[in-house]
Amino acid sequence: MSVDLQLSPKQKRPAGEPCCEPVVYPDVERAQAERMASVAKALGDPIRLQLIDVLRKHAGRVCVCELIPLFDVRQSTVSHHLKVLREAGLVDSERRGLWAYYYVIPDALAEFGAWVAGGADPSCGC
Amino acid sequence: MSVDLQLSPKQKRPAGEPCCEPVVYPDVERAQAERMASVAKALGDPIRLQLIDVLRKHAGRVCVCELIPLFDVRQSTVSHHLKVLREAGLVDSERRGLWAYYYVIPDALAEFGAWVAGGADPSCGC
DNA sequence: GTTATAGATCGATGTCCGTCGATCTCCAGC
DNA sequence: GCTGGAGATCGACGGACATCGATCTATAAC
Repeated sequence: MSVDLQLSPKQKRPAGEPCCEPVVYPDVERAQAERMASVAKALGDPIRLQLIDVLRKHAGRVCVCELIPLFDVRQSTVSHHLKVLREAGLVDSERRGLWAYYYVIPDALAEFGAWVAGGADPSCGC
Repeated sequence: MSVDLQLSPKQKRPAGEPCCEPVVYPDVERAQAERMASVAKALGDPIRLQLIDVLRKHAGRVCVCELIPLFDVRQSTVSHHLKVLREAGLVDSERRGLWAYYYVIPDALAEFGAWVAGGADPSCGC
């Protein structure tokens, strides 16, 4: 695309001044950015991403014993990843006898998903 | 929700057999999971997430000198984060004279965004 | 009580990541 | 040529992370 560079700094300017005015700024507040970044970080591991993928495909709960053989890591590693997802607020678990069942928390990805899908701001005249 | 647990392991089973059949599996292939996880990892830092947010709000290119004062880190750190985003395939840059301009690569978030927005699979009878 | 099993937790280890200051490269102006 | 600035790169440092084996807890069956 060959859009004009409204955001170009001035090529000529007095020495000592910043190269340009701060005309851009993040729309997302710092707290919101940290919240969404923590969600993204939780999804930033292939095993955790696939765990979420499996759990989302099942409205019911999934037994941990089903999840472990899906990956080439030890049980303690899967348990660790599930804990990370739980602490990120993406999943929760329930115990029934010997077994533990995990499920995704509805709308836990809502804010982050809306931001990712947001794309370019059509109201921005740039 | 109180959906039945079709995925429960058998409570009675012969010793030595696995607790349950592998009836669940990730829909996303490993390569796709690693691809999307690398995108998520790139977004897993508040500064990088806000960088993407700023760049997406502007269809044109944004001068690096505008991005640096937005954050409380040094220039080299911002440059490092921009490099991470570039290597993740989310942004690209163009040099004009002394200044460098960054812009988001269109549809770079498409696959990941579609997965995040996908939610529960309605075709799954669980 | 004893034994066996599911799963969480702990401790150690090696690797990766975020940040910094310093340096390097490239370009513009003189 | 020389000088100065924008931004990329490098090396170092500290903290975080992924993985493992071992252990612990809780339940179920005997």
